Amino acid sequence: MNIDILVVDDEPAIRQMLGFALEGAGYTFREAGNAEETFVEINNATPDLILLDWMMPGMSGVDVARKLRRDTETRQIPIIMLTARGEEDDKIKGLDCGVDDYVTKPFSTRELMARIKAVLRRSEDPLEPATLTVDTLRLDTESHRVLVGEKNLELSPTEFKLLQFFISHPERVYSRAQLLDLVWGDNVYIEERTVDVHIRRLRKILAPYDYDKLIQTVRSVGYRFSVHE
Amino acid sequence: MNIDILVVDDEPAIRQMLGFALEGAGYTFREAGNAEETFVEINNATPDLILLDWMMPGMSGVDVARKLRRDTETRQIPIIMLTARGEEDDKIKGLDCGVDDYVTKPFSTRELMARIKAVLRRSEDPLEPATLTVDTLRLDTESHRVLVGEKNLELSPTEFKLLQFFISHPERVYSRAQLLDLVWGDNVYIEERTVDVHIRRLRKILAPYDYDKLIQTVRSVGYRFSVHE
DNA sequence: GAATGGATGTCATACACCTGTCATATAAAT
DNA sequence: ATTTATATGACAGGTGTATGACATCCATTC
Repeated sequence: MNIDILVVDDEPAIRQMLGFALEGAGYTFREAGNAEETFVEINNATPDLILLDWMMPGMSGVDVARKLRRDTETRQIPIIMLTARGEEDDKIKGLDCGVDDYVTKPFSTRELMARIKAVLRRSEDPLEPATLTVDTLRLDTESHRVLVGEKNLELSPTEFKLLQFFISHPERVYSRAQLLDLVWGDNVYIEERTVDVHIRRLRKILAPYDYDKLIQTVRSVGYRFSVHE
Repeated sequence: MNIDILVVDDEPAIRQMLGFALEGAGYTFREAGNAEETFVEINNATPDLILLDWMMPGMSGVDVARKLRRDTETRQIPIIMLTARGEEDDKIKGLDCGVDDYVTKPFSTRELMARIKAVLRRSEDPLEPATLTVDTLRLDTESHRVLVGEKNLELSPTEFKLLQFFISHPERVYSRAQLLDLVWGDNVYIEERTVDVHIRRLRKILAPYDYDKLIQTVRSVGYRFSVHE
């Protein structure tokens, strides 16, 4: 969940400023001072987003963007182009190199962060909406509801995620550690016993409809969501 | 099924760039460099959509748009206005002159294509009913009014748009970010928390009629407009 | 041109609800 | 009976929302 942003600008001062702002916003960042370094960095690891300066000595930002867009490997990396005022008049208007957004210097950190957020949001693939069903138990991701017949169940966020995971991965045992990884996400430092508690809470909610037995304990292994027995 | 787009801009380079992008996207395009040519082209054949530059020598884009909107023949042609950044004030006027959308230069072709698609879809769709209703709550898009029974509710512009969006997209959760995109529009960068405040204001207005509960909070996800409980 | 009023974005604070953890009870293996 | 693993209730801090207040920006009016 660590979002990695590559800053490409020939001026170290600007890179530093951007780096500071980005880290403040919780992103990790890498930097490149010219086209070559850029490709090296990208080859190193594909960043989640590139901030690309328009004017650079040698290969300009536009050229870099064009090249990135040509290669299948890098085509889908979101790019935000940084331009200076005055450059926007004639040249930029006519030239488009397929970048996702432009930000004009000088810009406020807030605006830049907002645009980064927006671009990242657009690039992530939308979850396919679905209604998952077991008997009369329905979990609808679109309306984010859980229903038994017409009756609405009140689940907390974690309970919802847990049930969603179970219902879409039935008939298979998961250890507490696996559940923590898959439902809570990697990089969580949580007691395994905590899983028990959430299982308990989920069962309690399902109990009035006898669906608590869908969640089965597999002693010394973990839990399983199963329609049988 | 050949969609015909008329590009109006005084700079040939820009027309060429746009033409290239449009043809790449499967549209056919024609061009006009000034107001006169525009009317000639339109008279020739009614285009499916017009891309109109804001700044042009002589008769400006706004004037062209106004004129097109006045004539019954051309009133329904969708128009997307191309503006330069910094013309913020003018943007609003542009919208007032009946333009369907505007795009700020410099823009990415991706964005432009997305907007063209959106505008075309809107204009083709069987017009959404002018009056949207939930129980005794009525929102009339034409008179721009919201009524409960015979009682008129006073909504600010944003509140109206928000309610309109909700009432036409019920039973589905939207994150704050999505609401910002869909109600406020892309390219608007404001705090997500601001959504809470507008939700609050809208609820406050609906509360006397108990309709505030139509707008439901989905913790850690967003909001949902729902008729159910 | 100053003044008034509405609309809107942002904050600070109050609040409600989650959540992770622990202690203890209970059940299952050995 | 003893050991081991899970179930359960309680609780304190943390997180996400609701809400009121405020500053700004515009448009309108005097």
